[in-house]
Amino acid sequence: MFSIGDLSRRTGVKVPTIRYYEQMGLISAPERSEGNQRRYERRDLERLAFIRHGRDLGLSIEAIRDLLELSGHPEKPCGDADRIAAEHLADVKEKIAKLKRLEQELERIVSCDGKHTVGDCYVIRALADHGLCESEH
Amino acid sequence: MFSIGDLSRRTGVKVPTIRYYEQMGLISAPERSEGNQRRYERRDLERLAFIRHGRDLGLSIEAIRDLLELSGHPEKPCGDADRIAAEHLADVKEKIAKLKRLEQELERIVSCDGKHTVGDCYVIRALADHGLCESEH
DNA sequence: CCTATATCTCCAGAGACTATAGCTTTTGGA
DNA sequence: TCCAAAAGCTATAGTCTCTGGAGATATAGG
Repeated sequence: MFSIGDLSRRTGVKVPTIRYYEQMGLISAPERSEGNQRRYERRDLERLAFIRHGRDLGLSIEAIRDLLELSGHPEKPCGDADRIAAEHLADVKEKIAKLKRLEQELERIVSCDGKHTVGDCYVIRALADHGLCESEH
Repeated sequence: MFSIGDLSRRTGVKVPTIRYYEQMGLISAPERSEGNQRRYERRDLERLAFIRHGRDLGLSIEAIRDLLELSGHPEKPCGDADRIAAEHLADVKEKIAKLKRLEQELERIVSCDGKHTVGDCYVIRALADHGLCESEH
């Protein structure tokens, strides 16, 4: 049995966020102690870790809800999981593409040697001048 | 002189968002026409493009505010601008790494033959099990 | 000059939290 | 065993970064 604080420490999800997820129906209301405090079990911990992972990866609460729903029915064929996954895959690919473009720009920007001034700083110029970008955004 | 709509079209920032930035003090309140409509100049356009870039690159409003402040003092050394960009770069690299792992997992699922069930589905397992992750998150 | 489009202000909502206030419960040490 | 500190409770409000709608006014093109 974990308190909400234990759960928080073990998953890295803040206490109010855990309560928020409960309210949103992402995790079910756990048992309570005599004194009305939440008492979680191992599977709650796993579920929350799952959610945390998804969020870290930028999945929306809704996407995670879908995946959780699927994971709750391990006997079903995974066609639905496939569909949901396919939908998210497109998203993820797009995100990666954007981030890579960004990475390139930042790499170029960061390569400055610190010896010059803001006046000729590439960060500032790169942000100010669309013409310096290699890609569309 | 540009109207707010011109500015929006030229920078790709939506009209309400421009007004929001004004409210937040990221851009200063422009002159108004006889009829109280905002009238912008070239330098407003440049500043907004700068902001747009920063946001596209995932910088927080605060980071952008810092960079704008820096860009207003071109005589200063650019170490701070570099630092802001470098910090952000580390973030971006990490996100890319995570998303690539997710992409692989999703690819695997999508390419599945429909013959297995959610029970042995890798997306679900990957999200559920921290042990399958290559990195800390 | 008239109409369609653009703009204005103000306000509400979305999404995902985060914080505060004012309690009650648990826990660890003397 | 007792008690203070830490942790938890509910309820509500606020944050951040926009986004959208209503209803009124301004501007531009034919």
